[in-house]
Amino acid sequence: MRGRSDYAGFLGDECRPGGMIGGSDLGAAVAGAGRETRWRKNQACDSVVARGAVACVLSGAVRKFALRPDGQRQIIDLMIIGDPVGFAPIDPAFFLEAVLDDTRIVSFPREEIDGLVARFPGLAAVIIRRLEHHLLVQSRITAREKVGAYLAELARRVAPGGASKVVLPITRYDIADHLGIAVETVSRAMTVLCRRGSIALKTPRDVEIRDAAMLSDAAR
Amino acid sequence: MRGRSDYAGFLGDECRPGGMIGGSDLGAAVAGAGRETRWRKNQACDSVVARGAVACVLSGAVRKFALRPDGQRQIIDLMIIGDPVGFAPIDPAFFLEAVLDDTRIVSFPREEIDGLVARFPGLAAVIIRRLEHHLLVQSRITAREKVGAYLAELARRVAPGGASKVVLPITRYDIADHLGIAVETVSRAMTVLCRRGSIALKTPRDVEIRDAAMLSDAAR
DNA sequence: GCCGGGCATTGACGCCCGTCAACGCCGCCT
DNA sequence: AGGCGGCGTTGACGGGCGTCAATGCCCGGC
Repeated sequence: MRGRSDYAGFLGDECRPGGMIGGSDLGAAVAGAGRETRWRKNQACDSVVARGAVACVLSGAVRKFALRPDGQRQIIDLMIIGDPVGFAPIDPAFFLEAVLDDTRIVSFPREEIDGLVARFPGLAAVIIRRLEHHLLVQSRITAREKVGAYLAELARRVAPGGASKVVLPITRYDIADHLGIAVETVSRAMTVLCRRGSIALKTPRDVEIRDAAMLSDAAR
Repeated sequence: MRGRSDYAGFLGDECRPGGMIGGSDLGAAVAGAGRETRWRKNQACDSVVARGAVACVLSGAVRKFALRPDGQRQIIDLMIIGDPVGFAPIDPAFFLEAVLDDTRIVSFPREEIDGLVARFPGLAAVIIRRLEHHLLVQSRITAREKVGAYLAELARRVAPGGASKVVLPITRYDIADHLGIAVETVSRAMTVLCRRGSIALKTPRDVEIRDAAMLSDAAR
């Protein structure tokens, strides 16, 4: 595809040269300050952000998703340690579920938001940047690029230093719904990335990043 | 495509039962309060939100976009009257351009943000909801659905009462880059929507909504 | 007037990916 | 042990859409 604009611009680093998209620093900062709850796998946890409360994932993972009229599930955001949850009043059409067992979430009532924003001025900006980045990944690129970008982002998240080992916290199905592609396509994409040497799979969940640059540019 | 979850849920009204996504009320409220600038077609106006300033579109239209490594342009957001611009510190990899002549933007310096948020508490939430909605439209649906959803949303914006006439403020190319599809696909989609009676085209820019329900469910 | 460029539409073609199907692996349960 | 359900992978097939190409319309400029 080509839009009318054939700019010669370049966006390095997954089109996201900005700061961190979420991060464990936020989690460490707010842990213990609010009310902590624990959830089991696939358990609905919408209540944690009911009435506009703020929350933050301490462990495990949380998916925010919508349901399409045809029953398809679209994952709007997949949040892991340190990621903010539902700063904006959650749209009633969105749902929250814990992805893993022992998912811990620390939440704050609506009244403390002002204080929170004061203490963490970039909170809304972080959420917005996450969404903008996801939008960029979602649109206009092939399935292989989406998977590559997701793995690269995940690796950057869990090991900012550049460690090459990543344990996927979620299933292929969650990745598929997150990226808006079919499960089989996710599987095939990872197979291709393996064959090219961008990544290596010890088990389906243990990913080793062998060539981050090639991974980020999985277009061809 | 089908994820593993075959929920029987239903999301009416374009999967967005929540409140307005931007709106002219915001523009009316803040007009005259800040510094107003005017821009010509395709003129870069990044400076208006430099260093994290807040801004709001008063007339015309503004596109926020990123450039992919291959030179492709991805429009992150298309803002018209009343839409907030760059509440989050704009990522340096994003660009702002006026889409039309006589695009007017009212902007506020960084120092006034706290006061603004106090006066308009939902500002960040509006931006986040816009992005979430766009994400929903972007992912997992066919090109025809994207175009249908975009037209329906636009109609709702410019004439909440349900008026059927919409004058597209932007070209097919902008729509294509916004929805992440090819220009030709946009054109074909609108042709099909015409043939089905969902819309009618007096000129390429003058769209008449003939069947909003059918338009919102352009899947098949 | 004529020309050039932006915009819009339509056709032909090929590929990516969604769908359907089958199979293997692993953990859990009775 | 045997069965079952969730997860992951691979193959075959078809359709949607990106790409290339050609055409027509409208507008602004010399």
